[in-house]
Amino acid sequence: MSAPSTSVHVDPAEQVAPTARGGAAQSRADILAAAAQCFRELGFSATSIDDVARRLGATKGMVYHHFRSKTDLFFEVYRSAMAINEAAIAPHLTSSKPATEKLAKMAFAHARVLMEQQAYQRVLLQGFSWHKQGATTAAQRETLDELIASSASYEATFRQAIAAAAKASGLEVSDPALATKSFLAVLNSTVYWYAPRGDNPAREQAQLARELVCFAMRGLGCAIPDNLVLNEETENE
Amino acid sequence: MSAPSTSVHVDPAEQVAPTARGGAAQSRADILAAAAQCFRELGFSATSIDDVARRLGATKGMVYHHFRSKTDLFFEVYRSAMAINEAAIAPHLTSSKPATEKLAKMAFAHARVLMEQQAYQRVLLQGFSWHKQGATTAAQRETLDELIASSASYEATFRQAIAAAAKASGLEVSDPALATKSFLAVLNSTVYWYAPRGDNPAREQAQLARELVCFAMRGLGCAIPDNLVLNEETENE
DNA sequence: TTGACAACATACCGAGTAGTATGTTCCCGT
DNA sequence: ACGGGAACATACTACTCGGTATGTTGTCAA
Repeated sequence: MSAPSTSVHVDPAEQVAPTARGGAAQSRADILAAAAQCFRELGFSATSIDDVARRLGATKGMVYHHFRSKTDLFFEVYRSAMAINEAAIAPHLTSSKPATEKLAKMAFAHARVLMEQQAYQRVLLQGFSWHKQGATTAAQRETLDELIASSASYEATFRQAIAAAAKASGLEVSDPALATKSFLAVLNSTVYWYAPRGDNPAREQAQLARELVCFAMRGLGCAIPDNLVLNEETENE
Repeated sequence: MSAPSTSVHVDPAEQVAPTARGGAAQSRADILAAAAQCFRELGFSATSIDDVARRLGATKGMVYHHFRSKTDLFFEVYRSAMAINEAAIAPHLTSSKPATEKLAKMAFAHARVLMEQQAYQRVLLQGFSWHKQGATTAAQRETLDELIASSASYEATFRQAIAAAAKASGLEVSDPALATKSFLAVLNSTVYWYAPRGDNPAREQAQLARELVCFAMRGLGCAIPDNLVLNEETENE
């Protein structure tokens, strides 16, 4: 909405029809996915544009045709990751359920999408680590600030939900910001060790997510009932 | 104990007396500290040996005089970080206090040392992220495996303490490994955001650590009494 | 048909960097 | 006092990688 990202494409809903030669016609989304994988496995500075291109069976020129610079590509991946997360918890924000249940469902959705889209999530961590250290140009610095702000806003959403749940449970948390960070730390922890194992990753992830949510909610002081349904999407009641 | 680290030094207790010219005579420990700082701020691949040397007011030759390679330096920092952590919780391992109190004190010590030695702790995360991706040579791969194993052992120590505490509290955790990871995730979360602010960092860190421990213990299901003393070193009773 | 343009691939440049080879200074044992 | 080695600094090499400039090909509108 704000920054004209890279190319001349105006309408992002446009499907980027595979018109080009050879039937290849990689879209921006493909590049983003490949870049996210590379960034996850190697980190930002260790990934070369050639790495990303190689993963797509293409060359450097193709990547630079879609993205100004490596940093720009990174930022765009970051933006995608944030969009994914926000979309995951969005349906629960308007829920009229009790505050505790609402928070639990948000947390569950967050934990699930983290496992599903692990590559993107790692980029968030790297971007955050990057923040203290200076980005090269002023424009990049500005963009990074904006991205960090969106992360902060995401966290604030959880902080409010946590405050509401705590109030509903009749307990006061001494430091809401700290509680939020601890809460999210539990949910985010899977990025460091989780890898799908069984033949039913979705079920496995849901199981894991549930346990993490239980831990995190207990940590806050508001335990959730064992029979609370977290799995399914919000049925608009 | 196993790998002959780098130079001919046999006795690590030897103080590396500043004998050399100019009165500079940087010791290995100084290099490790500088490297840890660089790795934290820039990440492994973005830090150059020149960066590390510059931070010490020295040159690249000096670093390579003490360490074979950049990777070796990284491994040594990792090893130091593990030693720091193990030393922090060691006094509590032999404690004869109740299991819950013992765990809480271990957790508190862990959380504190994490804030004190933040630079070293970040290296642990990077090393772990590195594990899936292949290290270059076979020897390096072996060393990395060994380091990861020591991390796993450290985690296992906590897992046992958690199991003991849970048993003492009469509750069974469904997945001890997962509980441990969540538990440590809370304590480790500070590396992402903590920076000393006030004029009394030690007090500030102790306060933060206490809250994190409370959160983590509640998450397990064993809350600790508010008046439990965590601050001081174990007085050998 | 044709030219303009999108969508790449290829070739290249310059900057930075891991690692090495070699020079230089000091100290210390003999 | 002297030779050897520890503890560096300096100079250099081989290589990678971000970015650009340019070539090539398919497509589509006029």
